[in-house]
Amino acid sequence: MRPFARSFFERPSAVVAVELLGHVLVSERGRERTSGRIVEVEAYYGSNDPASHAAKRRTARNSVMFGPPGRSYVYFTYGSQYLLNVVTCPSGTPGAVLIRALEPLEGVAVMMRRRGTRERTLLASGPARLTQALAVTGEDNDRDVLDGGPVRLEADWAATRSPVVVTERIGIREGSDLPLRYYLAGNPHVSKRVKPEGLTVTHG
DNA sequence: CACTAGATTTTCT
DNA sequence: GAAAATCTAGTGG
Repeated sequence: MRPFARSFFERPSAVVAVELLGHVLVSERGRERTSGRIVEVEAYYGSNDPASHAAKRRTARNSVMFGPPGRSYVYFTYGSQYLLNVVTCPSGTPGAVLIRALEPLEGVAVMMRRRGTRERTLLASGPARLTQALAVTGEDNDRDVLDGGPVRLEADWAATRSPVVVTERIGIREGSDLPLRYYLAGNPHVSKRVKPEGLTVTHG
């Protein structure tokens, strides 16, 4: 299977977000390997995106978003939760894609133990749930996710993809009118359905 | 099923 | 000092 090129991530966040759906996120912790198919994402930008951490100035926390694409941006929020992003856009231009939900593939038993539930659809159907299921923490911030590290993306170009649903982003105050959340239509592992399903688009 | 509140820490004002 | 790209447990219908 052809791996991801760095240039895949060097594009606008919304493009990378949509095209990332269907590919696989892998975590290796010692002998424990867990993985899941990406079924839900959100795109974030810079100064033109008030909901983004990079909306204002460059700080210690958000500086990863300004750096080279294809790296991880893991941050801590709400007192106890880590959220995982992949950096997008050319170096110098801030951007990231938040991984919001996975369909569990490998290491389901390990995920169940880490998450404390046996319900498959509760293992990784949310940005903080999936980091818990894959044991992703602040230690994984600012790491290459294309080059064989313990947390990495593996391309699956052959994955059959459902149509993509586009909605506004979740859990934000400003910029909530922007249609920058994408998920695979009808997938039970998506974090939250929307009442009238948003606009659906297809891509190849 | 819908809604509420608490957890708990980092960042920015 | 307040808010935050969230989740869980609890209450009540």
